[in-house]
Amino acid sequence: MTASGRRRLPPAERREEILAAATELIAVSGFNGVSLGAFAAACGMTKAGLLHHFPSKEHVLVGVLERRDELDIAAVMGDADPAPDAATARAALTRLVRRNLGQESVVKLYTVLSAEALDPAHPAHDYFRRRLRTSRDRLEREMFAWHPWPGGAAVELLAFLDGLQLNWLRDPEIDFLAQWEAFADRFFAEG
Amino acid sequence: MTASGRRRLPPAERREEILAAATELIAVSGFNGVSLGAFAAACGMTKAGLLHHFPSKEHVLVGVLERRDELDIAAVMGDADPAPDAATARAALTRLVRRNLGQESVVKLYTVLSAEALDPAHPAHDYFRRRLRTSRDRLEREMFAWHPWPGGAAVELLAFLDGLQLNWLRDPEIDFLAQWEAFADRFFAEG
DNA sequence: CCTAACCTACCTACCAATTGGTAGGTAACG
DNA sequence: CGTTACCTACCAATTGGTAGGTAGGTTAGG
Repeated sequence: MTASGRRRLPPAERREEILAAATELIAVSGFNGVSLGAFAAACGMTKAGLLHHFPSKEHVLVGVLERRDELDIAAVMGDADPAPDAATARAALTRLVRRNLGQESVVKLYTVLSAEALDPAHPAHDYFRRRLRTSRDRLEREMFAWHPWPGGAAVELLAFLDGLQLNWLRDPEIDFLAQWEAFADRFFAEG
Repeated sequence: MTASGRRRLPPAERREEILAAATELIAVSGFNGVSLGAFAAACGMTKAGLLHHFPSKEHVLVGVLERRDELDIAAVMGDADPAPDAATARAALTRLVRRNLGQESVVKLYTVLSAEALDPAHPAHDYFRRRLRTSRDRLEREMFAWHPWPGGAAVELLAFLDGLQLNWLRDPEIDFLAQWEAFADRFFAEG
């Protein structure tokens, strides 16, 4: 019987499997709350086997973040033209909200991890500082030029979305889309 | 020389000192991110000394949460009458916001910990589920009766405040009060 | 007052479990 | 048959927690 239970995969495939598993686990328990062994076990392998693909636990985290960097707000704005008016901005952001609704585990990952990474000693601290600042800047310049106070609008929008995501994770019965529309009705009202 | 460096305190005083230190530390690094030894060191004592006052690390967490339970939203609403109209509600919530601004470390504690506690395995998970649900219910009943959709309003308000706090911790340059007023101008607009 | 008894806040020393990570061997595939 | 994906076995460091002794403060007996 050659059934040694040992699964050998091409590196790219294995890396992807590991990153997917790590994403789920970190999304639930945070980076500090989960161990290297747990990442490995979720892929049916050992710590040592996993460390053959990623030299350290921290490298797994980096991999997870890089892998989903395109799920950025910037990704939704993409190469689209700057939004010249409220209606266009609302449409673009509603697309973002809808898209996020279909990516629960990644949204959860970012929510949990960005809170944990408030600690300056956290390995993802700098990553989130950079990333969130540039998101805000792009939002301000390219999405809220029509707004009387673009900087404030960008902060308010990100705050509301972050907070709603957090509360939605606490209580999945919250109707995310309905809450968004109610907020947007006032936020994008001109005049 | 009697300078043994050993400080002996009455239990109530020591407990308070420990809880204050633990509050700061958890607020920075989360509960998983900090060790019993760190709590103790912050009070100039040893793990074992600390465990004389709290039987386990988890009991310290419970102590921290109980100690600040009155910083609840409910505390601000307090025994005040239900808010019958938008203006009254806005005034009450503005008081809450101002009060929180002066309690940074405790606000930070709740923000960091409530995110970490999304994990069902976290020792504070149930605490936060209970607490946030009752906050929302009270808000809905006693603060937003005037609103066309009280339940949605409660969710939206808590989401915005949570998110703004999170973003304010990431970037202290955010003008919390100004952001609040901008949000409130629309949120409490009647008609 | 003074000292001896005693309570208890606190410490040193230790423990088992878990952590992230290494060294070197084994087995699957081209 | 060689490359390399993966494993077994180990390591030092850190974790939460325990056992038992030490020292500071209080109080009773003289």
